[in-house]
Amino acid sequence: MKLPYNPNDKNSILEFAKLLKGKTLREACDETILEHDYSGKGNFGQILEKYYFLYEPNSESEPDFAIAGLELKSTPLKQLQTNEFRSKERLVLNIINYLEVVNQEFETSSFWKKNANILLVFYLHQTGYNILDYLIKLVDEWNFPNTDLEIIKKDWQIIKQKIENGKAHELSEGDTFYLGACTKGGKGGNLRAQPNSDIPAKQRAYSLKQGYVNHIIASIANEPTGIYGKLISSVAIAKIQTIEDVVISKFKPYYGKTIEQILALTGVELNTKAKSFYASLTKAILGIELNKEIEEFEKAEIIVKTVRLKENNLPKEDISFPNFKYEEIVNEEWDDSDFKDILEHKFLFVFFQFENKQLVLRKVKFWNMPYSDIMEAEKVWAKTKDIVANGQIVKEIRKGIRLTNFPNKKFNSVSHVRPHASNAADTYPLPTRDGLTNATEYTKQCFWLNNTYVRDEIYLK
DNA sequence: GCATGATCATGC
DNA sequence: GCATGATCATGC
Repeated sequence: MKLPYNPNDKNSILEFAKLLKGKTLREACDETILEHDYSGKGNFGQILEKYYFLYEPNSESEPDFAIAGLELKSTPLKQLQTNEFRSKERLVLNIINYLEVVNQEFETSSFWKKNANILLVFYLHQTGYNILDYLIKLVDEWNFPNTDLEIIKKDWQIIKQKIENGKAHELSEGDTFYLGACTKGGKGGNLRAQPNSDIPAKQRAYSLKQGYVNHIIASIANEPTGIYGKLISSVAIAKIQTIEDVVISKFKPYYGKTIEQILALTGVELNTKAKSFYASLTKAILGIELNKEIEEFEKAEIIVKTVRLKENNLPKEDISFPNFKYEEIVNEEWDDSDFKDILEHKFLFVFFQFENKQLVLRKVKFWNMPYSDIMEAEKVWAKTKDIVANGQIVKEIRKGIRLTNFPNKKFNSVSHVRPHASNAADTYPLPTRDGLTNATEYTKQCFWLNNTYVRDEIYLK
């Protein structure tokens, strides 16, 4: 069959691909597509390959357009209130072959062979739409900038090293910065063999963090980049230092200093009462202008948490996460739950400690939750889901105060559930009536990290 | 002194 | 109006 483009010529492929812009699959593809039933189901990428580019999916290790060296990837966008586009999710790349990766070097790896040059097709996801009717918004090729590539190489090494250590089953997206190892494949996850361990490991694929994809989108859409400040200013620095190295070396001179002293030393004037005070102080220490975002943190989706320790090392407060919605959690599975997603992020903890009523900077620490603790957190999540689903939130009403069955600090050493609302009347709707109160809504709650956990497993380790 | 439920304050 | 970081109040 004569193709409408030359699959061996990159420019020809790109030119043909860009004709997709502003169209839906239904408009862009051959009419034979209409003979198939893709109502809601199916995979955008497969339809794009088969009915637009008119080829059958080929071997796993070569890029889709092998001779042109171009890998085709389609991925959904969401639109903000401001009309700007953001990635709806991480960009999932090829599956990690645990048995083979340990014998590869980055330059010869299946990741690099396949994804060095990617043809990206971004479509606008709209709830309730047929997959054929999503509007294609952006189409372009993507090459990793040199500085990013150095960080990605290090990420790849971290993933490889963990597999080499027989810990493929403990991989987490939080292990790395831009390039992640995300779970892929149905409920329960397809299990695969791994080298150096008999434990079957969940199938995972290389993926680019959602925050990284947002930067790809901004770059392709030619959005202004001036709103970002960089920690790593050149490839030369990226080759010898990690994001972690750079951040820690900038914070270290301020260890042991009070907030007042740090402000004096950085010469930045900040309102210590402002909600954004700690975020601003972090930027000041890192040498980032206050009106800019930290590019590397956004790309890696690093969650910064400031902790104030009491003199006995116990954090003054537990650490909160966003509220969960009762109607959503009962329909979630752990593997695609919001809570697991958060816990698989990379965190930067900034520890201050009270010393004679003054706050002193102790240290900063990059951290992601170990596998065994994520499994502990899963118990908290599962119990919470169960209690909501069965309408058993309220255990007892004592003096007008509702005691709940939500997992408390005694239930689990990692995490607990507690209210997080303006007041008791600040609620989310319930999926089922609560047995004791017959309620249709309940005070907003969220998952918290136990302060004892933060002390023992993050600060003191 | 801590655990748990409740609430406040800021900023978008 | 809401999300988020921070804090309070009460009882054991």
